[in-house]
Amino acid sequence: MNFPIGELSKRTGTKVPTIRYYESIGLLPEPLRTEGNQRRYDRGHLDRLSFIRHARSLGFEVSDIRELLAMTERPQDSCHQADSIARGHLVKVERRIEQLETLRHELQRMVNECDHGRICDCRIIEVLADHDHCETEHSYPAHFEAVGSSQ
Amino acid sequence: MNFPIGELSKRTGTKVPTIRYYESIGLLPEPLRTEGNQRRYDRGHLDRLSFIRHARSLGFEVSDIRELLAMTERPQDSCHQADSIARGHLVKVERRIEQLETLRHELQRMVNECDHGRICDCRIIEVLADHDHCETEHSYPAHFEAVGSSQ
DNA sequence: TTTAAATGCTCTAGCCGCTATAGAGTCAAG
DNA sequence: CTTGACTCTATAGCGGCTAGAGCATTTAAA
Repeated sequence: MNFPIGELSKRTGTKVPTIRYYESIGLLPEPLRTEGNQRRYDRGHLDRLSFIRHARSLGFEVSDIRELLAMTERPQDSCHQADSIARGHLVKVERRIEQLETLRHELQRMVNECDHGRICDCRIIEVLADHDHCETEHSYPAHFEAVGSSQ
Repeated sequence: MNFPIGELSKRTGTKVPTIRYYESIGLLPEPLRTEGNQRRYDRGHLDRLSFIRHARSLGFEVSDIRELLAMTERPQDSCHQADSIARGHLVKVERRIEQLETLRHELQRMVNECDHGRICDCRIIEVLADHDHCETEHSYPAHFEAVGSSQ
């Protein structure tokens, strides 16, 4: 019930530098230290880090997680806000999927049309050189971050 | 047929700092300069930048684009390599879609099960706190970068 | 021809969410 | 007491841009 960072790392599947990083950005509270200045964690840290990692693996951004964690500290409040964070994230994931479906479609077309000849006849190069060869827009969307990736 | 960076920016929908960035990483060749040290581009730059932007908008990484551009300089070579870059990218996009479908599924479940009551009863918070509430793994995949996002 | 606006220049730092290294110190088992 | 596994801080790097400061140049109107 009082373990070092390597142990917390193993139990949560989180790399040691990542744990220290979470502490540095205030996501994980500062643990107690030994006389020799080493961190010692308890159950609370383990639970909190599990929460963080799970939320990250579902693609939530750190800012969302920060809010979600703050909510767990006011358990009598309405969960309205948690709901809206989750819904907002779901919408982002759905939009991302749609965008990637479009990309897949264009890529499949490119790859299928390639005759495996020479570069100068290659459909892939040709399509890349001229957007008019595409069926869909897929182009330069406003900032669209990496929804749902992790580690 | 000899235009400044702002013009190239407008014609390709690329921000000025991005153009300079591409030059700095050797993706776009250094253009001629005026006596006052300003860049002046020509058709070749325009075509090359269009190619880059189009490939980026399809989610190709800069390293892929670098190779694809190098190929266009050896037009008699086999397009085998271009094909394999495109196929490899397609596979990444497909894997990414699958992963996001899994996330979507879990997020939908979370959101649907929320009764809009209090935090302490909230299904969203509960699920985040305990991975066992999930149907699927979706967890901590090895590095999975932002396939196909742009700007 | 002067002047002012628009555009350009370089350099540096920041974004996100980590990850990796260097060079030191600490801890627990034998 | 030694060994070896672990931990510490601090700093820099990843990708692919983006933003800003503080100047210089270009262009068009007055």
